[in-house]
Amino acid sequence: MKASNFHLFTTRETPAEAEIASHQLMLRCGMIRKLTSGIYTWTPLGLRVLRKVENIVRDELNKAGYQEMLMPAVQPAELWKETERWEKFGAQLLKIQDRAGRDYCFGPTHEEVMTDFVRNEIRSYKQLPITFYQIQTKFRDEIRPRFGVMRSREFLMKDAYSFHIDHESLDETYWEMYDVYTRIFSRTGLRFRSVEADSGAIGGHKSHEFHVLADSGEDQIAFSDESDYASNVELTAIAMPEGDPAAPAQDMRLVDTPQAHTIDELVSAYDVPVEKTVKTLIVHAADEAEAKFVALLVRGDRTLNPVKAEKLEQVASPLTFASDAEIRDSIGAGPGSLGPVGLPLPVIADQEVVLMSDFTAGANSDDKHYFGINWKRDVEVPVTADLRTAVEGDDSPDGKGVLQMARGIEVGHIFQLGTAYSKAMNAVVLGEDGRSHVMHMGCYGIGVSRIVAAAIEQNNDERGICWPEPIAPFQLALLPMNAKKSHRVREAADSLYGELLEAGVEVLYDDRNLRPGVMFNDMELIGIPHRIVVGERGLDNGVLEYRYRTDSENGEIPLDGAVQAILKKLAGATG
RNA sequence: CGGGGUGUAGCGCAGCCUGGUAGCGCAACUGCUUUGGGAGCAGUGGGUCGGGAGUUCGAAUCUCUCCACCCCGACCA
Repeated sequence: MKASNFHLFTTRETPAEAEIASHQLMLRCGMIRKLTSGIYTWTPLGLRVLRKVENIVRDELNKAGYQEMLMPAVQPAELWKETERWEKFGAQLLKIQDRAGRDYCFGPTHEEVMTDFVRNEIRSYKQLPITFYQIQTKFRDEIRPRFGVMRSREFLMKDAYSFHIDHESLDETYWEMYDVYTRIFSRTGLRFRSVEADSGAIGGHKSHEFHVLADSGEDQIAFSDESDYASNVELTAIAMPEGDPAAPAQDMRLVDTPQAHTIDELVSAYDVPVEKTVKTLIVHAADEAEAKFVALLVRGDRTLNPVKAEKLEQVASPLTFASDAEIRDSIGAGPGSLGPVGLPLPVIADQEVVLMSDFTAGANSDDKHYFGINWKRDVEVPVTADLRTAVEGDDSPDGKGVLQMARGIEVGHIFQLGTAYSKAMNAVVLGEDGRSHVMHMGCYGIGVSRIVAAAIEQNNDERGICWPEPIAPFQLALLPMNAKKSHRVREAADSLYGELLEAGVEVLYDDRNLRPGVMFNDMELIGIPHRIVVGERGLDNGVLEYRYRTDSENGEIPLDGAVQAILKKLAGATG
C-alpha cells in the first residue's frame, strides 16, 4: 500500500475526550472516529486491525469444526418475550418500532435468535452436538459508554452457541472451546490469562473469562503462584481459616469513642490493632419477613465482596446498602457506631470473624464502641459465610501456593447455559429413547473490537502503539529519505516496494514526500512493527536501515538480497 | 438515574467576570526555499460562538429554557 493512496490522518494533539492510552492513540492515529456517544466509525487503518483480529478468531473456530453464519441485528420482540428478557434485560436493550408499531430490539446478544433457529432446524439427537457462530455488530445501550471502543454501545462481537443432548456433551464442547480460545488469544500475540468467573445474570453453571493483561484493566484477577488456579477476584473463594478463637483475655467494656466513626479513626485514635476490629455493614434483606435488613460482618481491614454477598439467600439481589436514615431508624445509631452486640437484626459474619477474640466493634449507640468482645460469652456466634474480597498473599483456594493479583481487560467469556433458554423456548430434539429432550446449551463470546483497544492498552509507549505482529495494520513501513531529490533513493525504494509486494509482505510505502521526522513519527504512532529506511547514506554503503518498533538502535540489511533478509526478520518476530 | 463540568474554525484553547459584531497555536490550501526525528518565509480559505426565547440601541458575553458531549458514582460483556 502506498501512503499517498491510503487515508492516513494523524494528529499531534490528543482530543480532550479521551482518558486512557488506547482511546487517545486510536483517535490520534485515526483508527476510529466518534459519530456520537459510544458509537464509532472504523477508518481504513482501524479496520485493518479489526479484520486481523476477526480473521484469527474465525480461522481457529473453523479449524475446530464450528460453522459460521450471520444472524440479523434487528430482532422481533416476540422472541425476547418468550424468555422474558424483553423486560428483564433492562434499559440496555435498545427497543425500536417499525412503521406499523411492531416492537423490535437491536440485538445486544443472540441467544433467542439462535435458539429459535436451532429449534426449527435440528430434530434429532443424531445431529448433535452442533456449534454455530457469527461475528456481528451488537448494540447495548450502556448507562455510561467510555474509553472509546473499550466500552462502546455498538461493538463487534463473535458469539458462538453450542447445542447438546445432555450435560456431558456440553461439558465436553465447553472444554474444547476453552482450548480454542486459548489458541485464539495465543495467536493474537497478547499476554492473557483465563480465569474462573461469575456467571452473573446470564445464569448457568460454569464460566470462564479470558483477560488481556494490562495495568489499566478494569478487572482484578487473582492467580496462584504455584498452581494454575486463576479467578476473577469477584469470585475468588477464601480458604476456610483453621482453628478456634483464642480464649478471652479481656472483659468486654463500653467505651466512649466520639472520635471514631470509621475503622481508620478507631485504629488511630484508640490504638486498636486493625485485625482486632470488626466492620458492620447493613444491607437490604431478600425476604423481609424476619427483618428488613441483614448485618454483614467483616474484619476491619477487609473489603466486603459484593458479588459473594449478593449470592447469599438472606440478602436482596441486587445488593443494596441501607441508607443512613434506614440504619438509624432500625438500630437507633449511625453507621459509624454499629456492631454485633445487641444488634436487633439477623447477622452473617465472614468466616474469619468468628475466630476473632477480644475484638472491638460499635455498640449500636452513637459515639460508643465495645472493646474486648468475645463470641459466645458476650454475643451469640453468628451464621458465617465467605464474605470478603481476596487480597494478594491469601492462600490459594486450591490449597497450592498463595494468590498474586493482576489487572485485566475481559475480552472473552464462555458459559455453560444449560437449559435456561432452550426450556423457555421449547428447543427440543428426539433422543435415542424416542422421547423429547430439552437441549443443553453453551454460549461463548469474544469482544472483537474490545480486543483492539486492549491490545493497545497492553502495548504502547511514549511514541505510540507497539502492535503485536499478528494484528498490526501493516507488517512493514518503507520510508525513503528525500526521494523527491534523490533519484537513487526513489528508484531503490520503488523497486524494493515492488519486490516486497511480490513476496506477499504487507508493506506501507510512505511515498508522501514528507520530511523524515514526520514519517518516523507517523509510523511509530500507528505502530508498524518493522521499519526499513532507504537513504543516500545507506545506499553509499550498500545497505538499508532496519529497526523494530521497540528497538532503540538501527540495524543494517545489505541491499543485496534485501527481500530475503527482510522476510527472515518478519518470520523471526512472528515466531 | 444522582453529582460535577464543558460546548467558540477539523483538533487544542483564549475571549465571557466588566455587552460594542471573534482571536491564538496546530491542521488545511497556494507559492518559494528546505529535507535523517513533527521545517522556514509569504499569502489564503474556513465560525448559524450548541439550539431557542428574552433583556438591550447592540449579546459569544447577561437571564431563562432545551440539547449534546465529558468526568465521578450506581450498573455492566
